[in-house]
Amino acid sequence: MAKKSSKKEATDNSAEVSGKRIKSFIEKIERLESEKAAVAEDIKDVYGEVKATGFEPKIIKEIIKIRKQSKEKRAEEQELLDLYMSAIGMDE
Amino acid sequence: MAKKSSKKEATDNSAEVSGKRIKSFIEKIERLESEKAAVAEDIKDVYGEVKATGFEPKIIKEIIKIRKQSKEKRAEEQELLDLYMSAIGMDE
Amino acid sequence: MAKKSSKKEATDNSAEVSGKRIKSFIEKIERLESEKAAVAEDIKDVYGEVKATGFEPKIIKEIIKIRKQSKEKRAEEQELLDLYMSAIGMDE
Amino acid sequence: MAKKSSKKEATDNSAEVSGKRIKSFIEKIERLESEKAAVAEDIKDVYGEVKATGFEPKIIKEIIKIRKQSKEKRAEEQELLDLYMSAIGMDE
DNA sequence: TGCATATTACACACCC
DNA sequence: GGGTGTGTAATATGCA
Repeated sequence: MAKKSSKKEATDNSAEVSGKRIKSFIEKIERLESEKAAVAEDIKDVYGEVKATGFEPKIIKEIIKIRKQSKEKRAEEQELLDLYMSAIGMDE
Repeated sequence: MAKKSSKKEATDNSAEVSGKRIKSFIEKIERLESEKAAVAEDIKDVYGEVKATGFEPKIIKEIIKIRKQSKEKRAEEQELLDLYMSAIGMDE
Repeated sequence: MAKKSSKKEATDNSAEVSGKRIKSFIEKIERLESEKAAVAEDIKDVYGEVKATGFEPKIIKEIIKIRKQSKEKRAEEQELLDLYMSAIGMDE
Repeated sequence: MAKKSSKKEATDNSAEVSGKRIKSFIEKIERLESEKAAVAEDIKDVYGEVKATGFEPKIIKEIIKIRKQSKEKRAEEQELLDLYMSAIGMDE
């Protein structure tokens, strides 16, 4: 079969294009997910070092949690302030 | 059929008993879940009032969030302290 | 300072009143939210009992889900029925 | 007080060293966690693109899940195969 | 192996 | 009414 009908060809092409885009998205996400997994692995390793050095990972984890909360709390307070400002028309 | 074999009867009974317990658990949970839904509804209603009174629900929500965070942060700090105390053997 | 300007006083009052209403709303919502949390806790406890009794919480959960769907389905069908009835003037 | 007792000094130093190490661990972990969060963000963005292109993120997600499972399955099978091979002395 | 926690998926509510 | 964001439920993982 040397030549497909133009209609058929068009369909094939768009399907093929869609397929390629999907494939590309999937591969991109998979790449990112393996990056993420690698970083998670690194974190685990550091906790391993922590333990090996004689510190309690639990405590380190707790400290990190609190530090994170502090940051989040500050961010929330800023957001509240922004809301107030915008509520009284002072946001621009 | 006036009499079942004792073995069969025993099986029936235990199945029946299990069934009743399961049913009882299910009904209890369903009751609690409708309570929960009712409370959630009440909360929504209050936000409705808030809006009707001319306040911004968003801001109220944000304030509540911050207050909650403060409480949680304090709890976390206490936990960290407990961890420290236990780490140096002063937890009893 | 024996006397405030009436304008100033009015402003203070309305701000104060607003503040009180907001505070009241916030406390009401917080009360409801802790009720909700308490009920959620109760539900968790029941699932704990379920497990302790030797049943699988996952299955109980599934059953409850299905029952809920059935109930919703029946309610929808009833609603549809009511609509039909009213459409042919048989709703009173 | 011109001079600390040597014992006290030693304690100070080790505490200081410990403190530095802990701080270093904490900062390292925090750095890694923000990297992780950044990658997670990137993934979310790609799903945003997927949606914007007209594909269903849910389906893409499903495909990725299946591919992951397949990969894991293949890895397991390979591992099993290696085990067999080694059991019959064909692993070198 | 059971529990606690962290992550992920889902559903509902709000806004445009 | 559709898209977005938030909050909640389910799941997976790591630890004791």
